[in-house]
Amino acid sequence: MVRKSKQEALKTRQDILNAAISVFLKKGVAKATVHEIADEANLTRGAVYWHFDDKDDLVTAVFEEAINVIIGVTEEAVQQPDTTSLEKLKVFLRGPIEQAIKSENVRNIYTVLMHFCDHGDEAANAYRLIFRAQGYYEKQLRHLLNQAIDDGYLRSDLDIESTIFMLMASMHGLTLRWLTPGQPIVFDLPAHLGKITDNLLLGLQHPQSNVTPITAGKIPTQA
Amino acid sequence: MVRKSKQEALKTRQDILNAAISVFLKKGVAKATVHEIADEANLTRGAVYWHFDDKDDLVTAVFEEAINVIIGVTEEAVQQPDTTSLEKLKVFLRGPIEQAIKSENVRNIYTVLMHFCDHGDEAANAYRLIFRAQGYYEKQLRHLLNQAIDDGYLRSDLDIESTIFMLMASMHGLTLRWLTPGQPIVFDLPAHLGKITDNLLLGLQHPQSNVTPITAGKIPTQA
DNA sequence: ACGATGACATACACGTAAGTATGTTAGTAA
DNA sequence: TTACTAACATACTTACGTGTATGTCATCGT
Repeated sequence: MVRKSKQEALKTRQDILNAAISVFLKKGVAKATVHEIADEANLTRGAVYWHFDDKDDLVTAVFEEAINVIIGVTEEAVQQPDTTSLEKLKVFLRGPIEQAIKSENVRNIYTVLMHFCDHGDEAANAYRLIFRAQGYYEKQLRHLLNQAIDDGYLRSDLDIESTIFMLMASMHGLTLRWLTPGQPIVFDLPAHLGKITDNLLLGLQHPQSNVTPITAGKIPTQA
Repeated sequence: MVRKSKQEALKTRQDILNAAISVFLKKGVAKATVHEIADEANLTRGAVYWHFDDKDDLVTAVFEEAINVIIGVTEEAVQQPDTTSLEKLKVFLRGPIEQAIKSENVRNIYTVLMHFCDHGDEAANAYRLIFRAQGYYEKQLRHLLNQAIDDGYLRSDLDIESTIFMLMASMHGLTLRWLTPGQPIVFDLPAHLGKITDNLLLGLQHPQSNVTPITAGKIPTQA
């Protein structure tokens, strides 16, 4: 049977994307072949080349969901009423990771992006979009930091750019290590995320702040 | 001229390694061909296959220097007299990055490792060694943290495992973002590294600690 | 001084993967 | 119902990259 309905064709497209993620997680983006991806989706290479121009286009399409998550978090942060600017900041910082906690798909795409893909010209196009999304995120973070300073939550003598760099790097590193494959011990990030972000902001607040730091409790779970 | 002396042959080997790094930084490990690497070193593929078993072996050899840096930092941390355990901890945390600041070669290898290489089976062997080195680092970090707690520098109610994860992730993320290629703004990490690590430890110390946080000063440099 | 060998260069064989061209069938609009 | 076309499958071409086999020459031991 060929020539499916539009509804089914759209599902086929999604099947290919999911299959791509699956193969990427096994072989890496560079080593993954279109043939393998098609097999994984129970299709042929013809189907893949129908829905996507080439491998580069497919890779970009896979990463689009992750990009939308970043942008989505950024947009949401703007319109959050009845919370303090400090709380907004915390929610914003946790945003991308919380999306990954919720959705296995997002988690997988993050994993591919950070561990099974390199900046070689294969995915250069996709990386440009990612960088752009991070640019939005950074811009919004700058705004939230300034607001938190104006509201008196953070020290007024902060070096904003250093702070932005440190915060983004820390959240990036947290996600990266959390999603590192092939490690015996998997850290239970969801359980500790709140404490960790609080702790990161602790040094940025006024000395008299009394936020509780990372205290004893949960033990990392086994894989 | 063929058949160099042992001295020269060793230099040829190093040339190949440097050429490999150079090509990896341009094309990524997966897309880099042995031919290109040989060209970059003004040699032929024959030379490369003489010094290394295959591409995998070459990749592993490139990463060995980075691995030695990690292990070197870990070893050094053990024997540092006349400093407090807190200061030891700080030096230890900054160690890998400081080595990268000093040596362009180390910096380049880090960059390849974090941005131009994926976990696809190509470099699976190399990654195993990296993970092992990180294991040593983590073990030593655990020891240093416990010591700092015993000496009264850090809160005694810390969740050690969470702390280890946060610290390693943050330092990892810092390095990662610092060495991200193709970004217009390059953060001046060397200038801010001290303050940033101090800030990371701030939340782990007793409330009465008066470490100054990230304050205004340097502005990120242009690339 | 002379064979043995180390340090490469050259040439070839093999597989593999991307892209494309073309075939096939079933929905879809008229 | 019929022409048209969307949604694939199949077959083929091209190209490249790896690994290896073989050639070559200077150096080193004796």
